[in-house]
Amino acid sequence: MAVTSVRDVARRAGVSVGTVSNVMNHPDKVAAATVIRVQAAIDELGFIRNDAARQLRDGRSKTIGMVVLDVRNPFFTDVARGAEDKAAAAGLIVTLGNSDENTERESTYLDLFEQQRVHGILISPYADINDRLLALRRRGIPVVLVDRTSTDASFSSVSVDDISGGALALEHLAALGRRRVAFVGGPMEIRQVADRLEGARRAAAGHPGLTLEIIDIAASTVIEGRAAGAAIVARRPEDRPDAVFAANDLVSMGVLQALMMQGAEVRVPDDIAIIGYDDIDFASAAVVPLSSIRQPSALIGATAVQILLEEAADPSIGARQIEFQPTLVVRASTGG
Amino acid sequence: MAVTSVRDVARRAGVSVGTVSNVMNHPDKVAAATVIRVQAAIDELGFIRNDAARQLRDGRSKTIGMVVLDVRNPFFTDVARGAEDKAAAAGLIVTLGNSDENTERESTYLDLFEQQRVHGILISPYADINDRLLALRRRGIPVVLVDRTSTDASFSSVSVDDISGGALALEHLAALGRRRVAFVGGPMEIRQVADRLEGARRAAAGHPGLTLEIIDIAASTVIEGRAAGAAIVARRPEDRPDAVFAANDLVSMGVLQALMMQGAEVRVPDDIAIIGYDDIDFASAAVVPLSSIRQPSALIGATAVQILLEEAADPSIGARQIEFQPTLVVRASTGG
DNA sequence: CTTCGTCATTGAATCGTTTTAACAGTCGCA
DNA sequence: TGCGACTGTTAAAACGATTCAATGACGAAG
Repeated sequence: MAVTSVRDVARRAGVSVGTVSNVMNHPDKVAAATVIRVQAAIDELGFIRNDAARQLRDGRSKTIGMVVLDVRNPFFTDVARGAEDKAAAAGLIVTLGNSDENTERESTYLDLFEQQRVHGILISPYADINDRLLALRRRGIPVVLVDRTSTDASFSSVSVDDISGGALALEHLAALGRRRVAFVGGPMEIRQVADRLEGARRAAAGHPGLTLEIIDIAASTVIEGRAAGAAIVARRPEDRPDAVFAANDLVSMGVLQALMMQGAEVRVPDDIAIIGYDDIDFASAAVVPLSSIRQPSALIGATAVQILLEEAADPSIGARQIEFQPTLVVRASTGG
Repeated sequence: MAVTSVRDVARRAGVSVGTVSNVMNHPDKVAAATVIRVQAAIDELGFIRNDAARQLRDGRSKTIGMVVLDVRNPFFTDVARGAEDKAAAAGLIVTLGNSDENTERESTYLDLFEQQRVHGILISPYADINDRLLALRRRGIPVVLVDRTSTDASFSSVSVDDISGGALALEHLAALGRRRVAFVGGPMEIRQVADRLEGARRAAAGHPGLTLEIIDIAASTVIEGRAAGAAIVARRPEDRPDAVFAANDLVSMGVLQALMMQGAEVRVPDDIAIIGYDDIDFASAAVVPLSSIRQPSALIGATAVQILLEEAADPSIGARQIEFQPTLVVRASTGG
């Protein structure tokens, strides 16, 4: 009743358990008539394979563990979706863990995945956990960094050139004639944020007379973005920047909302142009459609899984760094 | 090296495997000195329990499977978050599957969860899968419906009274003096959508002279909402509704965006008032903060897990229907 | 000095599946 | 007729943790 095992199926079909197993896994090795008989028994009994037993047998699970910084950010769900699809094609599933930029949660998920003997791990690390990840790999679990490069190239990674992306954004604003740019984002410990700023900095150096102000916020979220936007509005008009480069689209949406709430006093893009990062779906759907730096999110996820599978198949393969180039998407918020 | 089992730990610590297991699961049954010795061996070897083996032994996994209609909708991630927290307190984890309102995906996730012998299943069903769910329960897997009631009360459920919510929204609009209300939402096969409309209908019947127009859309998303909003703007002013009741906040955001894009021609709420449903975070952060019908999302998730655990502990407990009442949240989009 | 009880520990059985070596037929061919 | 090659099937041995009945050691009580 509650439990139906291969043994029950075997008895019903009048064969051995080995044959039942073969019917499910290597039907070519079994006589056609037997396949039919066993299949019938399976259906009649409503037999469902016990995944735990299968995993135990072959040592690893059919799951890929993925840890992201923020599930609320559509960019990460898009990456996850790309990974899911690619994994599904290989008969694997992806379980998603959300570190929420919290060291402890991050570590808990790694523990969990390790106990589950996952096929591999995709992670966008928050804390400095190189040692931990090395230990994982030593135990045979391949690790691929997502949206982040390995400092010492010891892990494979799939990322986007954030420095170049930051430069792209700033060059665009400069080309529009903007001279007082504010970068809104944080915390700076997050590599992506730091790199985007760094790219903007370098590009700014090439434009004499252009100033780059930094508005550091606690998290790159809509709420924090709104607060930063409100602070900008509160300034005297002549003290306001004429352009905002936000660390991601959640922030740019927040900033936009804050500026719009003031009615017509601050116009976007006339008074202040805004450009974000990630090009999430909501960005194009905003009241003033937002310019952004696009990252090929689904492709990032799919590529990461691809590399993971290759490393899982042949652990001797060396680490590879794949870096995509971001592209500029111009919309109304920068006068597109 | 790669594989460290209890056997290795036992040898290292000079005890039997049974004792190692006891140290981990019933430390009170083991002498203090032994605990320390075994613990040391565990640390030295970097031993990690094999979850598959544990599961195999006790028949069920420590996972709760959850299937939602749309992970993109913050309402569902909020519910999931509530479920996760409650589950974590009981030492369980929640894995999230996204049916995307697709019968096949829904079914695939149920297969998967069944193979994993999950502790239980939380589901917001899309297709009519009562039989399938009954089969699951017959095999000992408790099922709790989320945000949906069981037609024949055969399953426990945690939901919100959508009919009453729909009425709440319409009464609010009527009280504001609106007489030409448009309901934007779909598809009608989704129970939540149908119920919200039904509630609005019943309430409308109590207001002679009030008309309720139905704008049926293919999915309750931002994109569809924008299209519907654009269609409204395209009408002659005298043909436009003076209020929109959207099936959820994604739709209301889309409608709002479409109306705002027309510049000052259509004013919200002066010309058209808008009210949504779910009260997701983005709703209050919209350019014109959106009125909404609030559902206690995290509480829904937590309660569902609670019931699930009770049923898992004692399968003879009968099905219970928990229904929360929604509340009206008035903001600027209805002149709050 | 024996007996009983308590406490700590052990060894073996168990969960359900997959794999592998071995076995029994059957066929073709010399 | 006999031999090798092939098919289809089986039984048993894994995988790793947990549990449970059994065992041993050691005092306390009679």
